Amino acid sequence: MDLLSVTMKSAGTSPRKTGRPLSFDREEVLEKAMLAFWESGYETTSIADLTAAMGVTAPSLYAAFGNKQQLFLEAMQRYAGDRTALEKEMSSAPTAREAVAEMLRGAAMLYTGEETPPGCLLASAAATGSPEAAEVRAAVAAERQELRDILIRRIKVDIASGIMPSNTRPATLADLTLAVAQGMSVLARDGADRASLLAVADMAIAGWSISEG
Amino acid sequence: MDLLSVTMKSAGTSPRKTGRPLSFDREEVLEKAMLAFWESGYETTSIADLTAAMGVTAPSLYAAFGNKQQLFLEAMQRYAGDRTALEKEMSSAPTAREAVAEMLRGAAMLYTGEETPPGCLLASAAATGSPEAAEVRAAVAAERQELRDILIRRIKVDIASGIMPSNTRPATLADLTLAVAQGMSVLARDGADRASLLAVADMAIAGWSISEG
DNA sequence: AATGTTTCATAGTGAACGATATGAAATCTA
DNA sequence: TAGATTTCATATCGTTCACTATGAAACATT
Repeated sequence: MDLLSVTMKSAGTSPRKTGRPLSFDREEVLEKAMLAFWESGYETTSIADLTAAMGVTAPSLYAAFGNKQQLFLEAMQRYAGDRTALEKEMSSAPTAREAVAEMLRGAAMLYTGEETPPGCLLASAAATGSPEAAEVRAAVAAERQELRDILIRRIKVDIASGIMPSNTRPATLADLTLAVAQGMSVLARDGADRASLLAVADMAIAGWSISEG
Repeated sequence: MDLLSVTMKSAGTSPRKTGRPLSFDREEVLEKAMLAFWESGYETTSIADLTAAMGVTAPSLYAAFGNKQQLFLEAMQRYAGDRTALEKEMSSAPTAREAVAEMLRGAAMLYTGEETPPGCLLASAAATGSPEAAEVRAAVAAERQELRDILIRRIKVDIASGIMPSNTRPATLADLTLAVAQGMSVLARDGADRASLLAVADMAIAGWSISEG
């Protein structure tokens, strides 16, 4: 039970050679934990809720994921996905406007999925909370900042290439995009359907018309 | 301690004639409770947190406000303010666009007040939570819906008077406005300053240009 | 089959949760 | 001043919280 073995275990790359085998698929139960946090939030989802949703006892949960905070951080990373992949996707879009349009439409789809809770985990799971959970909120905020940085970089490319006017403010445009996305999560939580959210996304993008030729 | 006396007490309109007087100002401690919920959320603010913030013991809190849920609902109404006043204010604006502009700029100011927590209580205090707090989330959602309805009515006025084009979709425009406002709360929580939020509000309004002559 | 290693399910830890019972203290009425 | 009424501060109530000690069970190795 030293630090090294724990590190190796959490890395998930060392298949054990001896001992009783795991009775559950780690990725599978992590997915269920993610859905539970997505539905009910970080602090407001109890260990009892998690064990029930994951189909795993508390000792198994702690052995596999450390503690509640680490489990959430892993679940969030699973939700957020690969950021480099997103950046490449946005780079391949013909314009920043098209990239943002795809992002907002994708958000509308994600927030109204029939197999997942409504809204965005990054927007709702740690919107607020006690001082004890400040680290978790900071981690969620860092994810949002990464998305903001990606947006800013993509917009700057279009400004440099002359597609967007030189007086465009990349940070403000990225902030507005992020605000619309996170706000759409609130609408979804309030029961907005997919068509409504897609309409909001399209209307938000329509506002960009003035920024281009 | 029958239902009638409780009702009269919570109404706050019947000055008691006998008994030991209250040692605190009810509106004053309610304000402090509102700030605590605003800062840390509904479920994630404990009774101990509230009594510390309000400077009132737990028995006094329960005697004055009933229970935690009722205290929050009162605090939320204090936050949300008078809706009819808001509607009159929006009606007096020359156009729906100006009314929305004022609303978003006001949100930018409110979410970055130096004497209040960052962001919007309606957006962050009950973004998610346990099934036990479903009633509270529904009450917060109802407040948002009222705001949405007011926006829709104001937009319809401008469509009827020909200020806005007849193919404008009031619900979508109201949804987008609400999304921007609630999303701005996330930005504020992440540390965005007042100038940044005002810039976002102005840019969101700039998108309306295409909807008018 | 014997041993070593890891996970299993059971049952529990102390602490914090929302909410109260209790009796003294402070006011008004008479 | 005596009695009625209400709020006060203290000390809890039972429950749920995140987390874990313990020993049996299930594998690989020898």
